[in-house]
Amino acid sequence: MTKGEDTKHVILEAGLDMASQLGLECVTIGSLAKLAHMSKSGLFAHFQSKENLQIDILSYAARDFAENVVIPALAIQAGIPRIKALVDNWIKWGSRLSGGCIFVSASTEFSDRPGKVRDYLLRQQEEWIDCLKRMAESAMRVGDFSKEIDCEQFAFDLYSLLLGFHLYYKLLNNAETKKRQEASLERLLDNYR
Amino acid sequence: MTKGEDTKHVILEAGLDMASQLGLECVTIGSLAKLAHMSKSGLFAHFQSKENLQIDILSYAARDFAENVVIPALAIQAGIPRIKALVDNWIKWGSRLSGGCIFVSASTEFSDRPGKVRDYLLRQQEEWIDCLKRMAESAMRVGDFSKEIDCEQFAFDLYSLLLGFHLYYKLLNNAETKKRQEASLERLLDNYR
DNA sequence: GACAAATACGAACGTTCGTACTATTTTATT
DNA sequence: AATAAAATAGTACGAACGTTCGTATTTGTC
Repeated sequence: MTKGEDTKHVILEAGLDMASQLGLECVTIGSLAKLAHMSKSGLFAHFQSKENLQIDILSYAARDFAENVVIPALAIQAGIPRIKALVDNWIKWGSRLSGGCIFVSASTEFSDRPGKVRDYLLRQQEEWIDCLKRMAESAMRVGDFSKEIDCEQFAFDLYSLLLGFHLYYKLLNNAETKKRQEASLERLLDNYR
Repeated sequence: MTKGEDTKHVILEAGLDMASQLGLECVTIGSLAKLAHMSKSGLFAHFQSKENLQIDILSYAARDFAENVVIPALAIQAGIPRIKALVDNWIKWGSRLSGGCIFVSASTEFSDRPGKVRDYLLRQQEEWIDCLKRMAESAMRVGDFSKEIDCEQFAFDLYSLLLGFHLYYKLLNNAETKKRQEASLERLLDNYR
């Protein structure tokens, strides 16, 4: 790893945390530079534009997300155990950052702001929903889910549940959130059995 | 209605739409003034600070929300019909704005930004969740819901569903979103019967 | 129609934004 | 150790930010 790649890694790690907390737009070149103990121009040289910085933060997050959420879940046996692992990993991953899952906040922030960032987010979210769908398909294959279910619908239901968790946890800071999420997941899984 | 109240109304209506689309922070004094065909300073005089403007937009939205979402639903007979009406009103209300329900976007935006705006949002969201809870309680009372259910849990489940709808609708622009939401609501109501 | 109060405006403040340049230092290669 | 390349810093820019101020215009009341 060259020096450049090394500092870029430091910048992106700090930027990811900052973005998850305050939103991607608030990750200002100046404030991020201060956080990384660099000059504005020194940091800027790594990205050439703020838009690139935003996308780099997102793809850095996506790599980390795949590594710590999706791939470990795929190592668990298909079906309900895998789905539960995925949900647990998702929640743990969000807790690692100060502001929860960055894709949720960023999606809200950029849903009405056309550009490369929005396009990237859209693709990422479609992939994620497809991942949830495949979880249902494999659960169906191993017999944990009924053969009659709609896997796309399951993806919608499960993602909704995660979004509910995200809001309760972040804004309301509700102590019972984890319990609510677990109860809701049990009910969801029962319905698709 | 005095002249001042009149223009303030125009400003807030424009500001609400802008905020729902781009987020509260992007409602800039200058850009909003341009939209309202006013000078920056003329607009500013109505609010004395950007923070006040943001809160005024939110309370303007809250009044509109109560008037067009909650109160009409309360006119429908308690139980499942009322819940369905509430959901329909919520979706319609969000569609009226260019960016969907402003409380969802604003909650994500401000969940990690301490201040008066966050405090206001927190109170508003607690009220809303309490409203959902009371919907379940009255449904229980009239016999549409089982006596054994957890009404707080129902509020979590229903709000999650709305959040799922919000994201699918805004970012993914998914054509089947309405269908997904309906199927999910049916399943939810069945579970609490 | 006079007059005070309410409302709106234009210009300017200091600050921060993203970005563009040039110069300097640090790193890697020979 | 010399040298080219890579990385960082320094400085400057125009634009936009929220806010303040003094002044003009409009409004409602007598």
